[in-house]
Order: sequence, then C-alpha cells, then structure tokens
Amino acid sequence: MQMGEGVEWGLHCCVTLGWLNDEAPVSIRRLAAWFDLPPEYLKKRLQALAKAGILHSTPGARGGFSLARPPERITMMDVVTALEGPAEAFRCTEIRQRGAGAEGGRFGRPCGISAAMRRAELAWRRELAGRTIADLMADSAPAGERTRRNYARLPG
Amino acid sequence: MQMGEGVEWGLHCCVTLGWLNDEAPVSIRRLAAWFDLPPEYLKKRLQALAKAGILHSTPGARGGFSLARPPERITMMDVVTALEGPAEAFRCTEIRQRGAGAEGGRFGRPCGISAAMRRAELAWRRELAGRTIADLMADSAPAGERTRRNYARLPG
DNA sequence: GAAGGGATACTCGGATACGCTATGTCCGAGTCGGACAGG
DNA sequence: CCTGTCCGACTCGGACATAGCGTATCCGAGTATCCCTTC
Repeated sequence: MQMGEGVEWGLHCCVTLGWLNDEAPVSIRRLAAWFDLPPEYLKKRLQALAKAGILHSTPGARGGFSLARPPERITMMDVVTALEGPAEAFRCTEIRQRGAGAEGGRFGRPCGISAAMRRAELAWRRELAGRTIADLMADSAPAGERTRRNYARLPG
Repeated sequence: MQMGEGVEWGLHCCVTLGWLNDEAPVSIRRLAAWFDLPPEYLKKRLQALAKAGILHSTPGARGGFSLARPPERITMMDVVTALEGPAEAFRCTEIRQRGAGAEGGRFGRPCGISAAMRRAELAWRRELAGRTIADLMADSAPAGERTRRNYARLPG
C-alpha cells in the first residue's frame, strides 16, 4: 500500500508556493528545477491540484501556478485527496455474501471489518485535515527565508 | 492509494478460523469455496500470514490452516502488516535536498511534511492495533453461529 | 509616440509508452493420515 | 494383532503469466506577455 510520489511533490510545492507568494505565479520549469523533478509529470500533478481548486494556474507568458487560497485554508488532507483520489484505501467487496458461507444468511448490518477499517482511516484523515500548509510553512521558517533569497537569483 | 484485496480476505479468513476453531485445521479448498475466492492465490496470502506467525499451517492429509494464537492476541494491525508489508504508505524521498532549492541549506532536522504524515499513519495504526480478531468475532456473533452450523454440512 | 502584428513563453488536455506491483496460475517437493498387505 | 509399505490429500516454495496503475514523455491548441514594425 504505497502512496504516489506526487503527494510528496504536491505538498512541497504548495509550501514553496506559499513562501513565494510575492513572486507568484511560479512556472513549472522553475518548480521542477527547484526540486530536480521531471517537469512534464510534475505539471500533470499540479494540474490535478488546480482542478481541485487548490492551485490557481495563469496561462501565457510569465504564467505559472500559485496558491488559490491562503495557506491557512489548505489542509494536507485536501492535497492528498486531490492527488490520490477520494476513494478509501480499504475497499470492502462483501466477500461474506459470496460462496458457500453466504447461504441462509441475512446481512442487514454493515460488515464489521469494513467498519473497523473505516474508523482507522477516519483517524488518519482527521490528523491530515488538522494540519495546513501554513503550519508546514511555520515549521520550517528558516527554509522559507532561504527559499525566498535563493529564488530571487535563480536563472530562467 | 489502494490496499490489496488480500487484506479483506485475510481478515475474513482469520475471523472464520476463529469461529471454526473446533474443526481446525481448515483446508484452502474449503476456505476458498466458503468465500468464492481463487484457491491458489488465497493460499499464497494465507502462507504470508503463516510466515508472520499469525496462522499455523499443518501439512499432510486433513491439513490446512488454523490460528496460531488465541484471537484476542491477533490485532488487525498484525494482519495488515503481514499482508501489506511493514513499509509506511508515505515515503519521504527528501526532494527538498535536491535541485536548486537545496543550495546553501543545512537540513539537520527531519522534514516537517514527513513528520506530519508519520503522525497521521501512527493514528491509523493505533486504531488498527486496538482492535483484535476476537472483537470482530464478537461483533457478528450470529454470523459465527451460522458459520459453524453451515460448515458442518459442507461437502468436501 | 501609439497601434498593430508576430514571436515567445507558458498552461491545458489528450494520447502514448514504459515499468512495477498486485493478481492469478502452475508445478515439483515435502509431509501427514489412512488403507492395505504381510508376518 | 502388529508392523511395514504404498497411496492420496494437502501444504510449501518457487517460477511464471497477466492486468492494472503509477510514472514519464510528447504533441497540438489556447492564451498572455513582450518586442518589433509601421504609421
């Protein structure tokens, strides 16, 4: 059960875009060079964030991506959902209702296993929903300072 | 980020093996027919549970699988870890240390994003570790009764 | 100096290719239980 | 009645095939900015 790399990329890009708010928008080329990532594929992931309303994309020359909302109103859960999809990791296929074991049974109530997994995923989601991009920016404020400084003298 | 089907299979099989403790061991053929699952692949997943010490496999005629511990001492986390591996879903590849953004930075402290994701996964794991096969058995006691009854007159 | 036109630099959306992993199947080897034969 | 042998049932471990998805790249179209030309 592995999470896509895009999540790490998306979170770092959101934090960086938060720090570079004055320079917005930031082009894909620069973001990709910033983290040494494949530009085309990074573009695709950020487009997903734009479609979810997390990023705003401005076309044309000097275009690029910027945060669509203040960083306090973007949670980690938002980013994960936009990039990984809204589906839960555990999918109950109701195997108890198939095969010889299902005979003569009435399964009105939901599957206990499914319910337990859902509770666990809810706890996970709650943690992620309680932490915003602004929190992440504050966690490493010196890195943000350095980012602003280095970005100014970036070629391209 | 999808969990393998084997987790659902494994959990249902563990619960069923708990109910059928008196009839142990239960053969793959029967378990597969019980849930209408591909026998060969189910075998592979249960072998993984056996290797993890959750199930006990008895070879030879009238052999099969049975719980290696009392169901109160098998947590959902145990089953998930045995089937999905111990790796965390989010893997931090430290992209902040690569590319142009890393220049002139010292990254002594761990990545804040990684730490936040780890906290969330810990909450998830804690939920799963707090729930055992015995809990799941108790949740649907009537289904357990029906299982014991139907299993007795199962052909094969 | 102002207006128009073209070049440039980006994003957008879709199409395509590749590789890894989950899924599913198959086979030979080992092991246990029972049947059967011989003493 | 006891013992040894054979056979069938079942698991074990590995090898192999398939499908789906994450990863990665490319292309045509659209749009905004800049520069250059022209009046």
